[in-house]
Amino acid sequence: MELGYTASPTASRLATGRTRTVAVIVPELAKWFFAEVIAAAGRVLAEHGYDVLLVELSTAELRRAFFTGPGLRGRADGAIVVALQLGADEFEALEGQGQSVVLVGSERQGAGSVSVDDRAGGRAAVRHLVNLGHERIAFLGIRHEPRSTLGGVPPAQRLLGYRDALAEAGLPEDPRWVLTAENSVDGGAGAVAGLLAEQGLPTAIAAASDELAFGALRTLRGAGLRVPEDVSVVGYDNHGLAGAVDLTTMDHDVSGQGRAAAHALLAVLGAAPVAGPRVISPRLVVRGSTAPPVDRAGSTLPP
Amino acid sequence: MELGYTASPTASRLATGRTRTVAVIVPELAKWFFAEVIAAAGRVLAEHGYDVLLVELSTAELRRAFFTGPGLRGRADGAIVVALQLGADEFEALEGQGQSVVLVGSERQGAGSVSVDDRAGGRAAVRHLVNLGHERIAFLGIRHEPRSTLGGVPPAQRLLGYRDALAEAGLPEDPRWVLTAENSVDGGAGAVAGLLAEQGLPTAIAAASDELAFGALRTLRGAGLRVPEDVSVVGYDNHGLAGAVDLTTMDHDVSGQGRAAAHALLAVLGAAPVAGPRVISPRLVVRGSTAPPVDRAGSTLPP
DNA sequence: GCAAACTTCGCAAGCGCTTGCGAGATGTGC
DNA sequence: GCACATCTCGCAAGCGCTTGCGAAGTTTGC
Repeated sequence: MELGYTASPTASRLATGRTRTVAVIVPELAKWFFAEVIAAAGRVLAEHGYDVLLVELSTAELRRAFFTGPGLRGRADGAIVVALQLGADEFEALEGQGQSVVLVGSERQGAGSVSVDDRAGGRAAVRHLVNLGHERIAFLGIRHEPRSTLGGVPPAQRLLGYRDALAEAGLPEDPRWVLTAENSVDGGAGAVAGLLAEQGLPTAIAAASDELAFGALRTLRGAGLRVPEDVSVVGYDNHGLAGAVDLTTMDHDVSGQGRAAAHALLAVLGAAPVAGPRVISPRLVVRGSTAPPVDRAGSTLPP
Repeated sequence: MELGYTASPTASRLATGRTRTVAVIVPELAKWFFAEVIAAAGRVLAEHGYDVLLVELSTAELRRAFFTGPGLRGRADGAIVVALQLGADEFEALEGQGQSVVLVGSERQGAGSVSVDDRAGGRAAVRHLVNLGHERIAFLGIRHEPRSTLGGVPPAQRLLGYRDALAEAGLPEDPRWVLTAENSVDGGAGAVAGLLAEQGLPTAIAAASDELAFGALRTLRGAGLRVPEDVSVVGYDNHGLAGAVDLTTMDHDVSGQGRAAAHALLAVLGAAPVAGPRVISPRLVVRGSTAPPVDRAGSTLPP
């Protein structure tokens, strides 16, 4: 006999107090990075019989309401928090809602986490440019909008890496060549446009994200400049479309981050001890947007 | 007195039989289109107090298991099905699981739906090329992989639109210029590479998706061809990064589709009658990847 | 072969809500 | 002022599971 019987999840939840659901909390769903993390985490969770509940905290109001209100209470057993830099009160609120939490892109004592060594990543990206012989290298960083819910510290790490690489190479840092922009194509395009107009041209640009780099490429090409002949550009993320525009970039195994976070949370939910923070080392992916600098006369400078 | 009291959702679900949750079912989460639809629908649903449960049916096995097993029974009140072309059995299975369903990208008698007039869209894209004076226009369509869960009919509509536009302009259709590829950057790149190698060059390419178009651009530029001077390219989707590569494309209001689907489902859940299918008319977005053809001698042909 | 220990099984209580029903309270009409 | 209709409110039943407890059945040891 075949028994097509299935227990009612709701009744089971009531009786056990466990929902077999985990929430994935992101500041913004429709961005490549978040979609990728969610997809990767979701697959692992689904394999283990967990439902995934999507929570997008895209505005400050939503964020406040989420942490001060009932939030996840009774809806999920645990949460994967991606990219949000939680305040201590927020973190405690989440635990107060009965959630086990795992962080992606931030760390906190006593919580599982997976993050990236962005300082090393930034340094590797810039070192790649230095190794190619570049000496005038601009940095295009991420500026958080006031309304943003990211509250992001980590991109600052990439800037530190930039400085590390410069110092390492004995290159001076020119503050006018450290730009910031909203993390979007338009942000990157605008910042580089400003650079072209005012600061003269570096031979290379290190962007703190691929989206910024895409914008940089657009502006450079729109101005008739060739990449990499006139300007090299290196991004950060290894975005799904980085290959499409032949962008050299730093890969930080985004889906691996999602999978690792899911496994960490499953472990905690399975009453395993909290594993230490897991940190991922980014890896340089060389494509066609970087090359040795060419001086005005057209000759290649020595590395 | 402030009452921080909140009812237990689980108990409430058990008692009422309603979960205040809706599932969003997609074949693949980490693609721009799906992420965008989910985000837009999710916002509307969240505003109305619904939780969103993510279901990714990325393989044929998952798909079968989902529809033959318990699926959503007891987990959600309704489902938004994006892009999957459901068989009658699958649709009924979903209803048998107690779900109200709304379709995105397909239609079915008795169900709410939002879809796109892809034939008109395809025709508009190609007509744009025709109007610019192109006469040798290739079509780059989507081929579904055997393992795909899309089972997609709709992209075929875009091909019909291509034929419409050609016929309308009195242009012959050359079957060698109708290509298909997996819907990805690499797919598009590969197909166009084949085109360059074998069929000679059309003056324009109409792609059935922006991802395919991105691939086409990569191959063309990699081969030293200029876009739009040597070849015009028009995409389809108005992908978030289409602007970054200056791609002319068809916009079909992707987030609008998500919002409309959410509203339709909310209406049904609120016991409103099923609204008729909603169909969206795509809109041409002209950017820099299309221009009049230039003949070998460099002069512009008359339109 | 019988007492003690162990195993299996079924049953009832309870998880925290919703909801319908009846008791009590309030209001109306002649 | 009394009978009747109306309203409000509190209480208990029940949603469909899980789980612990006790009864029944089974095994072991001397």
